[in-house]
Amino acid sequence: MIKEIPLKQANEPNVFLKEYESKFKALADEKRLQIMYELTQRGNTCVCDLTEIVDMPQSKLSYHLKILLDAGIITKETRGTWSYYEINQTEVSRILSEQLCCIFKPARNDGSDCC
Amino acid sequence: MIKEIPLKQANEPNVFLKEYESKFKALADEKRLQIMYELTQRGNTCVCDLTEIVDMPQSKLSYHLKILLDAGIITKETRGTWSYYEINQTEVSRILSEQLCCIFKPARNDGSDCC
DNA sequence: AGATTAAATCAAAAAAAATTGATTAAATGA
DNA sequence: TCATTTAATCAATTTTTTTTGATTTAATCT
Repeated sequence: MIKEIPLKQANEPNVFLKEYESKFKALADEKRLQIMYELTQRGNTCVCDLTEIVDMPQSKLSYHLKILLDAGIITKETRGTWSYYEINQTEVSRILSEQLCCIFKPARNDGSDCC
Repeated sequence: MIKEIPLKQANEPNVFLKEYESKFKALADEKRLQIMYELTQRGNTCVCDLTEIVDMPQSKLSYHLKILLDAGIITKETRGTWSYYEINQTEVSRILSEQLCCIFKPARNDGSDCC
């Protein structure tokens, strides 16, 4: 029963952990990853187009978009009756490795490819 | 209804997505992140010690360890009646950003700090 | 104003994941 | 051999998440 690190200290990072839990929860769904992929490929996209692209009923898509939005992984902009969603490149980069850039990060504008 | 990218092509990366879904699912739990944190800090650790460290009933810990193991995020080594678990640094680096290294990646042996 | 469209919200049902306590399997030691 | 220890597994329950279809809200258009 060797414990070099005191229990108290070890329990401290729980604040961080709770925050990351919600980020990873948002990422932990194939449909949401697909939405992220499409937003990455297409850039700023209207919900009305996205329902067809990901082939999902409107209320279901809305539910998943909200989860990604609340986690800060995507951003939303409303124009009139339309809502446009975009990937939050900054947040994605904060969480994910370089190796995942081809799938979930927009292509670089300098023409270089990262994987 | 603008769709520059054909639907067929857009649906192709679903194979990748399903794989990442299970990785992120494994990460999407505060208790599992805590287990990962402790394994990162302590290195190779026996389950018998871990139950005290993370303050969890044995069967519960075993359940969460299995999820992390199946996702390839940790590795297991059995010696006699004991099981020792260790963080899989390679896999963690494959998924997570450099910024998350302090929490979920072992400290570098060259003494440099990454965040 | 009245009709139409886009998208969020709601409540109920279904599905998936986590917890619990007990049991099992395998290795160790007296 | 028999008792003990470690850790995985199991089945039942609880909790959480997702899905579904209907409703609501708000903006636009005639």
